[in-house]
Amino acid sequence: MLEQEGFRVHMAADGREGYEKALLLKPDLVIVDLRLPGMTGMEICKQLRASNLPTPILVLSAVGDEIDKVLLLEIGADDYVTKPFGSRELLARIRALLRRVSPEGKKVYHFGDVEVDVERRVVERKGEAVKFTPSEYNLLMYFLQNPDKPLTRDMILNSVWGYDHYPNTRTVDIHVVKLRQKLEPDPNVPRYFTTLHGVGYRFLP
Amino acid sequence: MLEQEGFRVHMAADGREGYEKALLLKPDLVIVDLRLPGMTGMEICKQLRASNLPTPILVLSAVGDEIDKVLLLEIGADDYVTKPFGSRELLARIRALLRRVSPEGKKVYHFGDVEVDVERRVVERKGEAVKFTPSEYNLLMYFLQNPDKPLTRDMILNSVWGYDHYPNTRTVDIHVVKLRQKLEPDPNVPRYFTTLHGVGYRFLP
DNA sequence: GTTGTGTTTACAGGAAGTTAACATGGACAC
DNA sequence: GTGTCCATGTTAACTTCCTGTAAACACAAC
Repeated sequence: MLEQEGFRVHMAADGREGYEKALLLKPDLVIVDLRLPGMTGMEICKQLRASNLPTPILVLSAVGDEIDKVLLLEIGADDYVTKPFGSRELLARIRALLRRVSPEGKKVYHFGDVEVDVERRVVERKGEAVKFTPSEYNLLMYFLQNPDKPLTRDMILNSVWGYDHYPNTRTVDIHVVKLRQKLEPDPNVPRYFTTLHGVGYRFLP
Repeated sequence: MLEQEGFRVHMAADGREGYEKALLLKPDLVIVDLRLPGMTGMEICKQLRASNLPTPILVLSAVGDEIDKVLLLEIGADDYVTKPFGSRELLARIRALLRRVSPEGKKVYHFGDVEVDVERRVVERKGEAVKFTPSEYNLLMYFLQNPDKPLTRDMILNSVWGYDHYPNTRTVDIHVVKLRQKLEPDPNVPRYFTTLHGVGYRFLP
């Protein structure tokens, strides 16, 4: 569900692995279940804080759990959700946490006749909505966040497709083509998503 | 493989030699295998950190190794890769580490009516952007980084074209000509990219 | 199965890099 | 001064590599 929404998600099968991954990947947010094999959610919180990780932590708890919510927050968690919960609620909490931590100054991008509303995940061209698949949208976001900078295919792959995912570099090309088809005034003469021959691509707002 | 990618690589046959070389050469990145003759990867990490070397360290571990990844990270390693891994993955990790550590300081060069913005990879003359191919741009960077120094064709070939790549030395000439055409007030009377007859070239800002 | 999405493959066209050939001009000896 | 030699400048052809595009394939969700 989170990936559908454009988040990059890493998962861990137990508490110990989760703790390691959190330290290593330094994600924007950690979601922890209270009941875990290997290490309880509580312990993870404590340890992550002890390791000086500033990442916000969202705790999931089952309805039967007898938990001291205050203790949880004191220990380093930033929010908790009690099962059962809907995906909409979880999403809202996640967005709220992320917003609280990094106030995300810009929520709407503009260039040419295109408008991108990050919060609503909507791209409009001349006022009309344009559909974007998850990877197209992620690629677009990466360009928007790095205007003017030359971006090599490797940088794009790392940031958009992720650390551990390794498709062919030509995959980037094809998605750039798709962005151009959807957003360029003349897709054959790119104005915003330009090619740097021998280097990569560059977004010029 | 790394040399192919433009990195300069030093190797060591055992842990002790690697430790000494790392201290001596102060490289941008250290790659250590966990199982080493002479000194284990763990010990190297610890010692390098104890010696106040800020260099990022990437650890390679065999799949069978029972390693405490957290301990590894706490001891001073910055990332680890478990064998078997592909060269693309290794490369990506290396690039990510280098990027994380040195955020690429803002650098802008000036000379005459020319301005070079390294981060944006943009060269402007009288405020107008001038296009540069990869090798032209690399050559320009090399001149910018070595002002006033006489540079022989061999030095230029080594640094710009790379260690193991040896095209005709005349290739340098032609690229110098192109720089002049694009950046000199009068390309026939070089002012910035001057010829040292019998020696090579020199950049005078 | 069908649909939508993502990835890989194949190939054409074009950009960039290299080489060769010739022209030019400086260094040096006389 | 003058002539020769050799280094450098210049042009154009050649080669190599990169990118855009279409189409096939893989895969998951429905």
